[in-house]
Amino acid sequence: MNKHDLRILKTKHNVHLVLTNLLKKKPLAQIKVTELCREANINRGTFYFHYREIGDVFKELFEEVMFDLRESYHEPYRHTEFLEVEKLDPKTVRIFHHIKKYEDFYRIIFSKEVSTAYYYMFFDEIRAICIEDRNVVYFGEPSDYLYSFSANAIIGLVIEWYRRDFQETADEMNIHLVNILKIYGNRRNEKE
Amino acid sequence: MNKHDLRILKTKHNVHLVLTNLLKKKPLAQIKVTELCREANINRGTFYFHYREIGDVFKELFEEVMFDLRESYHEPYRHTEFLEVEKLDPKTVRIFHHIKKYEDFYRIIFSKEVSTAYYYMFFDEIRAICIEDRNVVYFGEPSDYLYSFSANAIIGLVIEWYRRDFQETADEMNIHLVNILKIYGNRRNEKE
DNA sequence: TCAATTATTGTACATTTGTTCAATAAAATC
DNA sequence: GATTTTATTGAACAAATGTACAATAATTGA
Repeated sequence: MNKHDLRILKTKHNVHLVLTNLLKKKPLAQIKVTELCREANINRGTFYFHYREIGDVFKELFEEVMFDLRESYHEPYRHTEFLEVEKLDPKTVRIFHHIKKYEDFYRIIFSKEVSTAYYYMFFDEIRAICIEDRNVVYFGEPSDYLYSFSANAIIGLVIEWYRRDFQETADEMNIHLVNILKIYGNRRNEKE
Repeated sequence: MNKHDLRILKTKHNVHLVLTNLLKKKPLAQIKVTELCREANINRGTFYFHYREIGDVFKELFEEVMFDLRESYHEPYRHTEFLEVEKLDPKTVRIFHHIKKYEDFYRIIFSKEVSTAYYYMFFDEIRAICIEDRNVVYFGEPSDYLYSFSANAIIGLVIEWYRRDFQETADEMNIHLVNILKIYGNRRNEKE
């Protein structure tokens, strides 16, 4: 019940460590509750007292990654000089650097075997960032649909990046984004 | 081994029917292999001869939905009159009607409990459609990143639609899309 | 420090999973 | 129609899941 109970903190911290280590050896879907408990020296009943499945533990780990993503938008940004396109909001481009930092996590959440729950955690975070940036990037009255459109568009880039095994640097990804936004701008211009 | 073996066809057809029925009663994640086999009157060994898990069966069902999506882009379209925006490629807008048609399936693949595998099946299909439409919609040299960006952007709309329980009609979704593409066009215009 | 609270343990149990294998039934092939 | 091929069955097994509960240990709060 009480989140600050030392026993709970100790157990969860322990479980987090063990899962992190197991993830270095095998994919998430192959990690058994029994196995995790044995390595963590806790009773299986204790596990089920806190979680429903292994995925719930990973969710807690990924929560910290999402915290870092949120955080990274509240500290001054150091990469703006690189981008040649002065019009693009520098905030947008921190995403790729963050992902590179937590590459191992994103390899998991974009893999085919895991639940979509983590995708949505990421989506909601990116979407929130899009909303914060609303004044800078968009014109006209923005809608919920626009935010979901924009957020998932950026994630589309990340999916492509993931499928290419994150070969490109974060800065190269920024350039891709800039170029694409250029194309989207031109498209309508030439049509009317 | 032989996909046309009558025994296999019969078994799979049977399994498909039973899963479809079970899905009316409970979510995918709660359906057990044992349960499915009991209802289908097949041996559990037979199941494991063809599939690894329940999800593999659902994948086969969803494959047919993806086939319909692909198909719908090869037959004449009947809804173009509605759209007031003459510039938008009519092909794009068939997506929402297709989704409405298979609403029950999309409720599953966008739910939090299922694997991302189905999302990727959908993504790849939408992406292929974007590539086919390349000449019409985009200018400049299109890249793989652009296609993933565009495809996932549209899926972003679908996610928002899903979260609103598919309340809007398909035609209303088309309008949302048109409006958003307008905004994206304007954005750059006003900046330079 | 002591009493109250509750997380953790150990155990037990029914169920499901995933795999193996020989026997059998069904379909393909000739 | 006879033979070959192979999908299906049934049975058995180890392992993992998920749940329940009383006993115990650790932590909290007074």
